[in-house]
Amino acid sequence: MLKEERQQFILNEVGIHNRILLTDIADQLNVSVDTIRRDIKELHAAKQLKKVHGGAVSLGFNNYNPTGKKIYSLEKKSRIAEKALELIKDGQVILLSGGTTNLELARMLPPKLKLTCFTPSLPIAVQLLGKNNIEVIFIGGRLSKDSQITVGGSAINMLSEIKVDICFLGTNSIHPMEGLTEFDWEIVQMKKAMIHSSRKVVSPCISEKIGSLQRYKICGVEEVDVLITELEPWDVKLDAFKNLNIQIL
Amino acid sequence: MLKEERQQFILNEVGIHNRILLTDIADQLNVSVDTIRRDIKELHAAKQLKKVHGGAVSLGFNNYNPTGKKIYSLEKKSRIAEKALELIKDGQVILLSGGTTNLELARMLPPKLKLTCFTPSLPIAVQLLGKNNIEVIFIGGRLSKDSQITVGGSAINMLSEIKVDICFLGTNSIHPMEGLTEFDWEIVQMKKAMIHSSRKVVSPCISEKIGSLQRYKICGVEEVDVLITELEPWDVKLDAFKNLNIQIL
DNA sequence: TTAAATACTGCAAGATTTTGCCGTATTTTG
DNA sequence: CAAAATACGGCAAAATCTTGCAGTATTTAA
Repeated sequence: MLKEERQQFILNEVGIHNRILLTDIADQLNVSVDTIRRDIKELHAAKQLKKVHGGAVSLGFNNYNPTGKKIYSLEKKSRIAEKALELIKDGQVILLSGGTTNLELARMLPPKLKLTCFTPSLPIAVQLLGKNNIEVIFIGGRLSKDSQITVGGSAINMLSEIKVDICFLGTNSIHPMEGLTEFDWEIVQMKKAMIHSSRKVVSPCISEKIGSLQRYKICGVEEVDVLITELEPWDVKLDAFKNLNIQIL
Repeated sequence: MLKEERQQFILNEVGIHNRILLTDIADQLNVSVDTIRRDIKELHAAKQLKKVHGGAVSLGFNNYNPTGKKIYSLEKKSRIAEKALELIKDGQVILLSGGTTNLELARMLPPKLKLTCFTPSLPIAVQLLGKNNIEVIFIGGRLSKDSQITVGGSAINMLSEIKVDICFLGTNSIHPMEGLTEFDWEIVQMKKAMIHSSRKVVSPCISEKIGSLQRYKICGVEEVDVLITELEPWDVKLDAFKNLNIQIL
């Protein structure tokens, strides 16, 4: 592997994750840590990233979600986000709902990808603001303190005026019979509106949430075009969905 | 976890909550309190926060900005924001434009003050989200990368539908004859709309910007009801404004 | 084409940093 | 004032960094 390639890879990883561990990279590329260390040293000198003890971080941008809430099941969500990335093509217009899985997706969007991205989520907007090739359009409205997305008539109104290629709908509960359900009524309204504004609905959902039920119904399973989970395709939990949609690992 | 990440996390927490407890952070990050103590010590030495018994607090002025841009003249802006606070009464509906002075104002809003607050600024929205008694309504639209506020037709449209008690209009240039001017055309449009949506227009403005001129005109001085600056009332720079408005130290 | 020069990579030894823990001061609180 | 919480300094283990060196690959030049 050429040095150039390696360094490109490193920059890419930093772009996606905002931080890397020396050992991780060395492991992934099957070279010694010394080599990576030297690469990082060079990239640091070239001001492409910031070298820190144990690895490197991206320049000038914050590594954390702005509101500092803890994210659970980050590994799984990261895997799901990775899969979700494959659905996005250059130049598309997408809609990201709230939720930490989508935040992870936002973080992982490659720096070179050109997109127009609608979102009602404050943390996601902050994250996307750091990506120069992404045009961010924020859905205005009243900010809900705990979900950190905008809700209410104004937001729904704004949603009614758009039509996007793909909507990534962070999902709290999905059930083979009952469809998507949600705890918060205002968010239900938002998600309904998002579905109406999208040609394709993708539902990233960690396994814990599959099969669960909550108070209010958003829509039936038939409205969802793609379900993304971290489970293997043959997992029993997915059987009930097999006659309906596309599923991905 | 990298030291860098940890420290970023700490700064984030301080930026949002204005204060942190040593034990809280240690708990959240699963490291010993000693480690956090050392981090805080370093950050204190780097003047990123103020170390206190049991934790840390943010410095007198705000340096939380998600994109890591530098803020100049913080002292002055802090003083101006303090003055601006006096104009706000419990239960009012206010509109905060972008800019670091307004960000500072947002940070200084007392936690018990009940307000409804409109803003097109992403950093301000993040800051306000941490205050439980403030209802935040975000003006949606396309996010401008460098100013970090929403702009464009959609945002202006949303502004046209509201009427607030006070608008705090972050000001780039104010001139006794030419009025308020701005460099960016899109922001001009936004500010015009904000003025129309407000019963009272307040212009917080550091002395460097008084008397300066930029490319596009927003409005005449007569549209501004209050000018807030850090200068003493008898300063020569203010003479030209004396027959027009209220001025505060 | 061949030989020399140069660049790249992995390894190892010693230096440095990071981190948790412990005992002892210091501060806070009732 | 006394108990509890917090701060501080030193210590040791683990991780990471630095540096020099040697073997291999790549480029340059004759």
